Amino acid sequence: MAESLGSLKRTHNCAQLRVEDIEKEVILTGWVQRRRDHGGVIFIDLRDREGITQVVFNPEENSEVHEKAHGIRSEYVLAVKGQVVNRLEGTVNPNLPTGAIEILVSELKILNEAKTPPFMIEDGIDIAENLRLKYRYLDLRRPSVAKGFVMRHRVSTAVRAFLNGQGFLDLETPMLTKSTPEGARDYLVPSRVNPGAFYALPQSPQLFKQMLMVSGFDRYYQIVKCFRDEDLRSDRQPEFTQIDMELSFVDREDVMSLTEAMMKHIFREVLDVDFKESFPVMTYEEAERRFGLDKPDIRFGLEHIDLSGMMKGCGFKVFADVASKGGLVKAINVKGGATFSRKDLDDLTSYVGNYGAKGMAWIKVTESEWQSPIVKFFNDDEIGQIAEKTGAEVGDLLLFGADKPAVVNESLGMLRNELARRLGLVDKGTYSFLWVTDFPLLEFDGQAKRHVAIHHPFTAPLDEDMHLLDSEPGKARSKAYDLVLNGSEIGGGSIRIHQQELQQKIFELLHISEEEASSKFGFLLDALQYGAPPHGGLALGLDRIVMIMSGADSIRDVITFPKTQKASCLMTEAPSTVEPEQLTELNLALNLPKKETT
RNA sequence: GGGGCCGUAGUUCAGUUUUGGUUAGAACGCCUGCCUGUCACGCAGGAGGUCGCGGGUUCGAGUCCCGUCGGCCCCGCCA
Repeated sequence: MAESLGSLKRTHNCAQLRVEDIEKEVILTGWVQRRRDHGGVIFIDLRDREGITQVVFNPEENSEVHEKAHGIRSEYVLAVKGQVVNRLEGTVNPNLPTGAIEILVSELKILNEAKTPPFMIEDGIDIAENLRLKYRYLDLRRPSVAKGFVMRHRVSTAVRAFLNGQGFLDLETPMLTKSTPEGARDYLVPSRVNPGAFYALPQSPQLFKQMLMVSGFDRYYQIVKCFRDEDLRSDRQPEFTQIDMELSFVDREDVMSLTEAMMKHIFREVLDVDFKESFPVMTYEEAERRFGLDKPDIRFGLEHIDLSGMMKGCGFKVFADVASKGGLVKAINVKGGATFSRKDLDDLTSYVGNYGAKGMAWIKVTESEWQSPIVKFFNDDEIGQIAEKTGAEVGDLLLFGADKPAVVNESLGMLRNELARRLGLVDKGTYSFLWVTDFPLLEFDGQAKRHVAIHHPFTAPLDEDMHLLDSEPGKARSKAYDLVLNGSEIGGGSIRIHQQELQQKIFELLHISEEEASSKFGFLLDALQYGAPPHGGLALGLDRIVMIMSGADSIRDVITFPKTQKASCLMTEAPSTVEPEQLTELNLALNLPKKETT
């Protein structure tokens, strides 16, 4: 039977005691990691959040307590009182920080018993993820899992310390808010008091933080949950946490340098990593041209080489056609890649197929020849140009993409990352930040047949591109900036529009009617007329940052109770159906699709 | 919505293809007993299976076929 704690208040945690503490009377509490019962003496490894200490039950010292200890099993919860003693010579455990001492127990309380857990509570074992998630509270007891959450705490602590020191106010914004047309799908919450009306959970506190700038709070931050009802990925959960910031009277260099200082502070505090240099800054155009992606991993080379110019009118019709019709022909020179097998090349071809590439041409540069299915189409002059532009040398592998620019850039951009993984070009534990700036303001949505905002509709255009809004809005660039870490987008922001006329003009360009703008964003347009200061800000993905810093493969590893790919929680079994009365009260009726019967 | 991988003792897996066939194995864990210096304790013994679920083919299905549920990775979606 479980006992109450009584007077056994712990004096130390399970990672604390050392040789200096010998002869002290201490009380430890924790879980039973392992029991080694020798019939006579019994050893128990007692575990808490901090570590493990060996406790000993010796029948010659205390037979009553020793007898009681026979019933102890894995994961029982104990409080033990005893003396810190030196371990006998030759029995010191060098693998344990507390391995030089042990606790000779004089009093034992079994605070709780435990069923045999569905998996062993220890590191270095393989457990199916669905089992881990169902018993997440047990999974979180494993030291390597818990480690990520300790780091997460240290990151958010460092963020708060830094921003508090810079004069930021931590202000909360509503979780029950208004559904907005642009952006991701909203999570909706029905209003009981207002039949037929719904709140939306915030995709981010974007408009509220802008309102706070109009209010004159000047510098705001919040570590806040955001919600997006879109499909999940290993780095995407439906609810996630942003470090959300907004500042008044700033331009983008101010926001970027402050963010940079904060990231450096975090890495110094948490990982003891110092960044001496400023983070590199690259325009969107340069990122796409050199790496094919707007979030390039710049820890390795394999840069894209644009061959579109020389391919116009070349002997290989596929390339010539693409090049002359405004498409892109790009190559990557994989140094030493001539050793790739036919299967490697097939794998890579199907890999780029994921991103819309219809094929992938290749040339192996060997001692004797250019080995390739396409080399026969080129004349000597063309081969010479390819060699010169790509810097091809014996032993290299040239990979080609030719298609619409978007397809070539994305497929070769992702291919570049995949090649780096295969070739082992990146070490875990290296960190490389990059700012990407000068994004296009708008993007044409072929389906909706209108322009949509790349960042969001409140992003200011570059001053020098303002004149393009009337003539060629698609060419206007914005005051938006993204922060990239190791090829992952970890944050982004912009200088906002603080003038009502410009905001209205952007809504017009986005084909958001006056009525819609006024019904969805009326409060913003109003506020901009009451002395809105110039302002801008940024939001960072806390989960992604901690994931990268802790070396985790998935964002789930740094979220205490994450959801599966079908957005369900295996522990609570959310989401679930509700009682009909609850629906009635909300004036809701279900309209489920009928199951196909065949 | 689409593509791929996976589902067998509590857990991790083998067995499934190429050959459908008696009683589905291993390791760890668990239980019982023994054991006074272990730390992955040791020794002896034992229990434990809806082969994800449903249907079909067959004399016979873990194995073949169809459907379905669930987990993971990716595309679409999402900044």
